[in-house]
Amino acid sequence: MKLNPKQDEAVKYISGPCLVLAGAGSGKTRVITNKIAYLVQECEYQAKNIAAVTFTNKAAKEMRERVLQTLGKKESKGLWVSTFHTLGLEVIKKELKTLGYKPGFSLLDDQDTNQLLSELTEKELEKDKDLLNLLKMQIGNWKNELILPQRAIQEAREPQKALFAQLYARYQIQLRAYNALDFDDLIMIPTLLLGQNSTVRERWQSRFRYLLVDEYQDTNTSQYQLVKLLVGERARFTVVGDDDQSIYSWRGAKPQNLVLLSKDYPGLRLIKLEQNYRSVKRVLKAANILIANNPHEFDKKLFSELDMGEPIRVIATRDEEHEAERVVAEIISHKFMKRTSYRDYAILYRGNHQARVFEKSLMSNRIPYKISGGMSFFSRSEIKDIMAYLRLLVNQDDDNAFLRVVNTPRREIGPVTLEKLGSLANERHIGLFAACFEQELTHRLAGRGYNALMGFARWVVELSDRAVRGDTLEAVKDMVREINYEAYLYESSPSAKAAEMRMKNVSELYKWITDMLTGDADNPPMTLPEVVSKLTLRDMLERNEEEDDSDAVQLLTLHASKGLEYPHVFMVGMEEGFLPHQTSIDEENVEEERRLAYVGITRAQETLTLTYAKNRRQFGDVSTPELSRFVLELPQDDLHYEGKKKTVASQNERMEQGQARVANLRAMLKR
DNA sequence: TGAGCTTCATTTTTT
DNA sequence: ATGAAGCTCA
Repeated sequence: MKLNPKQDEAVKYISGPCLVLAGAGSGKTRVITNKIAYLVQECEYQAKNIAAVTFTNKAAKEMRERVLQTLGKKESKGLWVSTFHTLGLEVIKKELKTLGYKPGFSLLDDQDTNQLLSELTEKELEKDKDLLNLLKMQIGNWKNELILPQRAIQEAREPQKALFAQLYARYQIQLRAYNALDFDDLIMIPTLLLGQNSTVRERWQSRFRYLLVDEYQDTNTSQYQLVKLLVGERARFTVVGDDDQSIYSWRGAKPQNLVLLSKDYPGLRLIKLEQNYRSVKRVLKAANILIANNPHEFDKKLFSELDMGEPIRVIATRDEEHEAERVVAEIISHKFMKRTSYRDYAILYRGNHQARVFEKSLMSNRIPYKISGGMSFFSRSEIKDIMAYLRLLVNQDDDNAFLRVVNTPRREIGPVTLEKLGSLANERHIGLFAACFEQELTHRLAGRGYNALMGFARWVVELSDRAVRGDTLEAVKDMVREINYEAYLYESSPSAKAAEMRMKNVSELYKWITDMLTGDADNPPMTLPEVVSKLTLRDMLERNEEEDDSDAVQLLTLHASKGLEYPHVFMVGMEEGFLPHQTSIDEENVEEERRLAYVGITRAQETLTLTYAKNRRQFGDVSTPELSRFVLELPQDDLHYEGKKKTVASQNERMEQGQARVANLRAMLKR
């Protein structure tokens, strides 16, 4: 398919900074991939001097595949396509010396971070999960704003913030001691480094001579700065975004960065992609009218050359069970009449808990479905265990990993032994693992504990030596075998079946690890540290293609639906307090909720159905929610109401009628 | 260490 | 209502 004029302009404008405002379904990925191809084929850029950055691994993978399709393997060789975090990791890896980290540093995920923080606060916060989360969020915010502990301490006003700032300082020191980084560090540290060190900055600026960024409205301050520093004075870059699809401000995204960009780069070329290739005219009209209720920095109006499409249905149901049954019934009959597939249908909701009723209903009707979210593979305890072992092999300063692993499976190394080991490590300012080899330890520990601990420590040393020396695959293999993990799982799981499941996960992980260590035609073998960080970043890329050929109805949150499309979309729970979520109403942040609704609507290709329940059991008792204001904001002529219509509009009508009657009575009385 | 009890919340999530 | 997660007592 040929590019439309706007897309073509976006592809061919390469002489300066470029902002592409790409509406939903306007072919932004096409623009990015074609632009990369254009740079290589027509503009004498080498692929290795181009970087494309995304937020998720999924998006990076998709982009890489599409570039490969247009450019071919040879011409795209060396092209850098990754998430922000993987890019940051690359910078850190290459600048280790300057930064003063040791090779083989660990990456801590969210859970590890929590654990570390609760240790730092002497477990004071362990029970107070809210406070712990608040602390973690605050630290994350500081890092996203590129504020180091020192400045955080200076600027803290309220006592709580001052305390948090102190903890932030200690947290960063602890991370250093562990030779570890958290996810936010992967952005903050390279950004600060590039800002301070002009040699390093120039090195990276000449490595990446053209930069493309996807989903720009989701960038936070540190990511914005990172991009700015990477492109430097030359400012050869293209960023693609849509302020109307900014739905992540609650985790630090600054859609204002789109505006900031035109201030930072006065020569910025702004290109709007307004033709939508996804949705039917009516859906688009509804989306446009809805989002027009939000204030805008950039005016943008999507249009479509597809059919008008059917009216948007608004279905009232008795309660949430009826809602679920109704939606499922609609899917069944629609599929039967139109001969579609299950995968053509998506049910979108605001909160994960809403999925349950729909699952139940789908299940009892024996309809295959796929649900997004839930416990992720990598937060399962068996996976975390194995990952901790690997981390310890790679980085013996990682006390976090040490503690997780030292007595799992049981090695008779109890809290008393660890307590003593810990205090020795503290006195000497060394890690727990290093403390195992202190002479002093023999005096402090009883024979049994000491022997158990030494047995473990020596075992780790031996394995890690082998892994470093190049016998990595065998070392990992032996490790998994020697810890007898399977036996441990059967012992500690509530049922044999659960143990089996968990062992299956472990085998899966093990298979990935061996594949990555071995390499294949397209991928060179990786070192163990590389494997560990890749796995922590969930960046498995080409491997492990979970090709989804299953034909199933899709259940997902509105957030998770961004970037996806379905022929037939059901948005359920269209109620005040639910779609504009109550907390957002209270915090007067309805605009982001409206964008969320906008994202949902623009997922639909052909038909869109909105449902709501007139009674909803919530928190134990029954409430009678009102139809979402967003439905009332849609063009009413394009809606088709079904079920007993009890909208706010009709309530208003009734009220007006009532008032009129009262007025009449008054008038009569006067006479 | 574990079954059974109480308590508790109940938006969105990636890396 | 409901389910998860922590907690207690044996």
